[in-house]
Amino acid sequence: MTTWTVGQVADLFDVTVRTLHHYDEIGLLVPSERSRAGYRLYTAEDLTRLQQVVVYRRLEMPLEEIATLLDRGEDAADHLRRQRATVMTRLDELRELVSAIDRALERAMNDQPATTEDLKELFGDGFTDEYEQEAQERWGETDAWKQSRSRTKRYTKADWEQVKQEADAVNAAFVAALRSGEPASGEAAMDAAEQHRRHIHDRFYDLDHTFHRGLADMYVADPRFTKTYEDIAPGLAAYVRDAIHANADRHATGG
Amino acid sequence: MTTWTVGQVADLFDVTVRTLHHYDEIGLLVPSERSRAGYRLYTAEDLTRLQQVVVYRRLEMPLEEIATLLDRGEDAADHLRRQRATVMTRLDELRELVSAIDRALERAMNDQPATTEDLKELFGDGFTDEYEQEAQERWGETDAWKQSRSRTKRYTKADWEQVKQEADAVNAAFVAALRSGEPASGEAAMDAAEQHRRHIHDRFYDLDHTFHRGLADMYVADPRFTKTYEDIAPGLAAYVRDAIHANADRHATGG
DNA sequence: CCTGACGCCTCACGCCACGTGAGGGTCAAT
DNA sequence: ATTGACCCTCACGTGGCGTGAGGCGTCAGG
Repeated sequence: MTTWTVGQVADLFDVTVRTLHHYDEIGLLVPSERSRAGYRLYTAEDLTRLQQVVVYRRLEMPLEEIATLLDRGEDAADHLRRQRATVMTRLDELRELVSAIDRALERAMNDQPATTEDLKELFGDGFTDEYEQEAQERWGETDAWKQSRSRTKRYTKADWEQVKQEADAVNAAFVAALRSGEPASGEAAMDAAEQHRRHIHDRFYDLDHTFHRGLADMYVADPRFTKTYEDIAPGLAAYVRDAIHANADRHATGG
Repeated sequence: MTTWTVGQVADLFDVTVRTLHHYDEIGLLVPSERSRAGYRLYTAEDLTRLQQVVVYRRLEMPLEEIATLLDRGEDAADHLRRQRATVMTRLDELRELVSAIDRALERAMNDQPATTEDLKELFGDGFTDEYEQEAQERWGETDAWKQSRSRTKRYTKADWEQVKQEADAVNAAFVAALRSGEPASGEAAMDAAEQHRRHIHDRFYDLDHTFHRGLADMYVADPRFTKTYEDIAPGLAAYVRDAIHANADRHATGG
């Protein structure tokens, strides 16, 4: 009994006979032998290959990709290491999902109008809430901050989503300008800067070009804000700052 | 202003427009509004529903099932709790997969003739797991079976070799007794039977003399088990059964 | 030797959850 | 008025099998 039939293999590996037929059809796992009657006969080698296939499949890898991987002349240990790494990333993702669900649950319990907490989810962990406290300390006394608070307090989840949309669009404009190779003093960059100013002006607090310069400088001075932009594209923080200054210059001299 | 178009929703939730179309088609998520031009317009309520759908989908739940769940008048918290539970189970499965891969890796490292030994580890030794599925059906509910499973799951290649050696020794003792012409009720045969019981007791599941009798009867009642012993020596199956009964008698009456 | 029962075979169509155009309208900005 | 980014509705394609239909192989029981 050094070979196995489809049914036996199916039972052993908890797959269906049809699945084995399919793997045979597409050449992913062709049994090394056939009986006179045409029965598929799987050898021990076939089974170890199937073992790899099954694990890769559980990681939702397409069959074709599995085939190329398995036919690449690596040994079992190589595959196992790769599989392990993949499972670990999947684990991380699921853990992240759990904590996201937990946050959502917490929110649902308090049943608050769900402004700040929803933000976290939408904007990713960072920006608004994470630095809200420090922002409070820094600018709590300023009119701009008070104005921003009083406005955003009324924002619904829906509004925030709109805000994020706009913010993303602004960032996209900056990135496009940067990628095009155009200098920060170019038209597109300055336009993006103006979009940026208007976005903040409309959504948070009155923002003129002078104060905008201050913001711009902070984007490179404060490593956390810098990171926000650098994560989008390397060099973006400085580019944004320069674009904002150029835009402010344009509005000061030209108009 | 508090509604979103397909593209916006798609970006926010990281799904494709086609997916939203599909959800609309099958009635899973029908946008509450349409513009004059026929554009789908999603409200905040629609988005919260989509949020649930997206999470359920990441748990690989069929859309139809998601639909019935969402239309069952439960609130968001109920869904979140269910989702959390599902993710936790998934996490457990993946953790189990990791340790399985680790064991396979360990095995692959200290293994030269990988194939045959791999199978042993995968399917257990010889007859036991060759008929694993039927064993599962027969005894899947019994404590003994569960215990055996949970113990053997952790066995390494080295452990299995040890187990096999012990089993061989037991069989050899039976064969020696049989060949010597001694009856199954003789000392040597009964000792072999006791060895047999202890082997199973230590390696697989708690086994007393009463249950041991049941096993013995099965060895002759079930042709496949019979065959395992008959292949070693003709008449061995019946001999083993009688020896086990004699041994059980000895322990019951004699102390 | 015949008869089921069961497992194996090969088509071949079905299903889910979309992907991917085709062909054409909408809308804000230049 | 034109452009270009979106939007619409068909409608067929795809991956990974599920699910019969129709038929052969094998083996235990009568």
